[in-house]
Amino acid sequence: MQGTEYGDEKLKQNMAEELRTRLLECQKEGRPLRVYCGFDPRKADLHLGHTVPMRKLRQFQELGHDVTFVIGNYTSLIGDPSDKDVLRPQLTHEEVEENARTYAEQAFRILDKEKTHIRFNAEWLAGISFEQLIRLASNFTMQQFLTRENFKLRWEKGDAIYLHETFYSLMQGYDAYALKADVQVGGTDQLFNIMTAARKIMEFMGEKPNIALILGILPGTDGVVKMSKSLGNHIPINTDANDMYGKVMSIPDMAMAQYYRLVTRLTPPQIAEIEEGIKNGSLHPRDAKMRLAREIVSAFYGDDDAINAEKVFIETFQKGSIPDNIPSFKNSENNTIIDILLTTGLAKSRSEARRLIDQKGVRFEGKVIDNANDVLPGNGVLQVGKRHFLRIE
RNA sequence: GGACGGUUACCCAAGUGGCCAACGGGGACUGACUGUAAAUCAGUUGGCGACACGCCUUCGGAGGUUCGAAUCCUUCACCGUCCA
Repeated sequence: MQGTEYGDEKLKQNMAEELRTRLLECQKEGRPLRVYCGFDPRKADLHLGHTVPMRKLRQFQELGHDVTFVIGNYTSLIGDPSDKDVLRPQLTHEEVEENARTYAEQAFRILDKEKTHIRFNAEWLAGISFEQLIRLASNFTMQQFLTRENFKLRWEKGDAIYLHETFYSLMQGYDAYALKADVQVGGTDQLFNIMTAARKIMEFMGEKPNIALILGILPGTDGVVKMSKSLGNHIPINTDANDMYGKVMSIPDMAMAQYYRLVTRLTPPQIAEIEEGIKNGSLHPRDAKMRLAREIVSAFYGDDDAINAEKVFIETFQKGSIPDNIPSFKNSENNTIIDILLTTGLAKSRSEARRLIDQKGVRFEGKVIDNANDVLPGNGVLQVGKRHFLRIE
């Protein structure tokens, strides 16, 4: 139950107890636990936040349990309203299929491909009749939905709450039933979907309700709000080692604890040791974060790349030298600095380029440029802000 | 079907005839400080610019009134709330 977060001690105890019992039952039946987690391919890219439940699944795999990775190609048509206080746009089948394509592939950076079942929930949801829907829906009251925080908020604001948004929970609940799941993994935003919807539907359909394994939510690079691509605070999985390392370093210190718990392989005692070190001053928070970054990068790219990413980071940012791989630009004589910034995309407009120069944000060979209409004296490295470099040739 | 209300820059949101390229907040960007931190502080955030309180394009779409409109009128589109 490490890394779990139920927001209610009693619930956590109940779930832990139920899990123990279920494990024993399974042992008697001579089968592993059926564990699953669903992912909605509403965006094409997975990010670190998605890997939190995946890691949990991986742990189950390593213990010999039966893991299913559900791609919510049908649920994605609605979009989970759980973590949003506004309506999510509906996607088309085509958009969802397109996103789903790369999903599994990215997931296998965490999960063991050989031991993972991949299922698409359209498989069982697409064929549900209206009659079945009526039966499922009759297990729930409007009040149950309206007292959920996110709907309640919208209700009070006088914002629209569409009927179809309530279907999402039913659909997810039906997933659990279709898979005859013993355990369902999800973030705290899934508490309602798992605890209320899935368990109720499973019981209604004559199955044993699945056990909710609720995990903490990984904050984004701002350290506060849930990681999400649409908020721009995400760390994508599909990025290179250097970028990933840098992005982890940019999280605020206060978020380190969550990151250590949710996205590293360190054990609780190891994490406790690090936290104690920071507290008593024997470990510099920066070094703790560097270790965190190394851990995370190595999980995706291996130790060699992680160590290399750290070197690059130290060189570039701590020592302020210029990175190795920077784009180059073939300059011609009559290009002013503004022209260069514009054509290379370092500035979106001439005005923006001027602004950057006015604000002393543009340097050539380390010297601040103060006249926008200057022509560069020769070859060298042009730097915009802290992170953008261009080799002028 | 009836009665209201809304649509403003990346997002939220003020503005109800001229001082509006448009208050404020968020985000983003630049600089200072730093641990590429975070927090904080300062600045910037439509385009073009000989950098001038100049010009051009913006306030859902189209048309109109006016010397002058985001603001008034007509019309179209979309959205919401309430009543039934």
